[in-house]
Amino acid sequence: MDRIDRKLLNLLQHDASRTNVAMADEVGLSPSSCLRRIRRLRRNGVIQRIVAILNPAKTGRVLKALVTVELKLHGEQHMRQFLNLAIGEDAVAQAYAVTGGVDVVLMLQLRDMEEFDALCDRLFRDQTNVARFFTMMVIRTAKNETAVPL
Amino acid sequence: MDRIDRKLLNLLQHDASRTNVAMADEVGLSPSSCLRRIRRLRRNGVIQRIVAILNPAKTGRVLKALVTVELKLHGEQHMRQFLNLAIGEDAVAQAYAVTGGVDVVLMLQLRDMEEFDALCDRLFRDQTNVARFFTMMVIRTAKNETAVPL
DNA sequence: GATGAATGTGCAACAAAATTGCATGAAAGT
DNA sequence: ACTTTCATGCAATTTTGTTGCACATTCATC
Repeated sequence: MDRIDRKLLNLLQHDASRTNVAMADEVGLSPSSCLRRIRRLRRNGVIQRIVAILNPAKTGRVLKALVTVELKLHGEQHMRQFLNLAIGEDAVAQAYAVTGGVDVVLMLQLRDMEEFDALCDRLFRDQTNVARFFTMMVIRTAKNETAVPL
Repeated sequence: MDRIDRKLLNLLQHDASRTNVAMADEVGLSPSSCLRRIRRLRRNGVIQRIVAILNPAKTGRVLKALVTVELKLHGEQHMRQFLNLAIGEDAVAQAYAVTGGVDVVLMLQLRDMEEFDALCDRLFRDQTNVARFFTMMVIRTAKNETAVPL
């Protein structure tokens, strides 16, 4: 992982649609060397995958919400059970087990409040293991970065 | 945005590294038609960009933390000022202005606790506009999905 | 310092993919 | 029924990805 690798990773993190020859040009390498480096970074698992980032608003997911969840029973199996329930939901974009006053934090991407209502029903209903949940609707997304600083 | 477009978007959301001919094959289209559809989805802004997703652990960012922040002054300019301060930090991966008991939620990706300490100094110090902040360290990431359900 | 293994590099040739122009065919509106 | 619009497939062309090979560089061992 030298300077050139980092440069390649930074380029790929922000725009992986450019061609190999263009990238080789930018880092001052021949296309073949450049390609071999990228393949190695992929084999090593540094590059997990190449994906398209869609505009959520253009696909109807206009609402975001952060929800903190406090469980009734805190055993490992109960935690896992709730997380499995949560990650099975399409609207749950991120799910974390955390330290602090709560047990779980969820990031939701919703079409409308009706979907939120239905989701609360499925995840936070009386029969589930949820003692309390607290919702923070996202007013503004100031930053949402997929790139990792190197 | 018909069935084929959605199929293409789903393929691209999970693996944008496959070739155009492979994708054309999967959706049952000729390569040229497939390419034109993808270009249109990009022009329309449905596809925002193509990026490489790196493994944060392999780049030394092993700690994640969620921080809720309560401001002292709640005016729009104060909010914007704090958000601008936050998004300037490399360790801040996500930053949201939210409703609920707090004003801002940050998602941090940290190398170690020392970096967290230094970051708190810069963002939550006495001279800043922060009344209170509450940290939840991430124990487990159960889900972290870049794809939007269609 | 010399030697040898290991690794990375550029070049050239080849294979494969992206891209474009064009003609055909379907759908929509007049 | 007619025109317009739009998407599609085909074929030709350009561009890119890929591989084998010889050479240079680094590093460790003698």
